[in-house]
Amino acid sequence: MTEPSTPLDQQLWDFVYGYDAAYDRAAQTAGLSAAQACLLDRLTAGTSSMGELATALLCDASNVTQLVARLEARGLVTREPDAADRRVKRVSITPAGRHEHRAVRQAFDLPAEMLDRLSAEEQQQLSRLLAKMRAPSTS
Amino acid sequence: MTEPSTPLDQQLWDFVYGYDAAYDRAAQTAGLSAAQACLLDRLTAGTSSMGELATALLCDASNVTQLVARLEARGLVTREPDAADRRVKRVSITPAGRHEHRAVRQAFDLPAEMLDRLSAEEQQQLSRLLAKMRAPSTS
DNA sequence: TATTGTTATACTCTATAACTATA
DNA sequence: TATAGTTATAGAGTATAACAATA
Repeated sequence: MTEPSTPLDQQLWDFVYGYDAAYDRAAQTAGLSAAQACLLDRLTAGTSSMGELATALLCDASNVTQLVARLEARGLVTREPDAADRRVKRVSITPAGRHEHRAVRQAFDLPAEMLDRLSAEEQQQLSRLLAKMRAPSTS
Repeated sequence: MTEPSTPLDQQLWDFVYGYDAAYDRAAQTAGLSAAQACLLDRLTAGTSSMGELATALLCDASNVTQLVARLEARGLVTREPDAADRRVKRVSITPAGRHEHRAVRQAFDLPAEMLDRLSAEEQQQLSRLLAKMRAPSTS
């Protein structure tokens, strides 16, 4: 595809741009960066090792060390050696961390606002289109 | 909306996450950060003042000064005082800058890949849904 | 010897506050 | 006095390379 830029391309760009900006603002209302909020979000499903976080966040392990260190200093996460393999650190979210995470969730109202503009049928349509775009070419 | 997270919410998140990551990678192939690539993209439509760039990029003017300084040092943009109002600086993209910008465009193949999985009719559907989500509530 | 995580370092992004030049 | 942009500074995100601890 060598075409410079179709209107639909631009629509996608604008959508992502707005979504990102809204998430940044939401995180800031809780005094968090977007990266910190993402990390907390990951931990709401359960504990992770540092390496698992690095994989999930698509970044280097040394970066996770710093992110976790800052969150730990604020009491939002804990970091404890794994009993089975003491090289591994288990990172968990604290009650205070869950509180901040909830604040971000509440402040991040853009997706809800957007989806409220669609009927139930349109939401199903959108879901189908997103799934199809996401599918591997050979599906 | 106090519901924790619907599947469609998650689909939107994943879509944006993948789009962002792909853009970062595309910019990196040209040795640029995402912010630098965005700035170059803005300039392809014509020159901008520093203030216009700050507005477009949703960031502080002092940030634009640094972004432009780095791009200028690499010969990708020029910065010249406006003839009419010498407080204003006009920033322009150079041929070398256009070359790097094209490289990013080519490397950023995710949108094209995704849209190729949709029929023309589905693309129209998607365009309509995006427009509707974007519209102000009173439209 | 291989793996997990940390430390040291460096660069970029970003904002705030103080400043310069121009209007 | 008000505006456009810069400079100084500081904190955060990010990666690479070297390292320590554990397996």
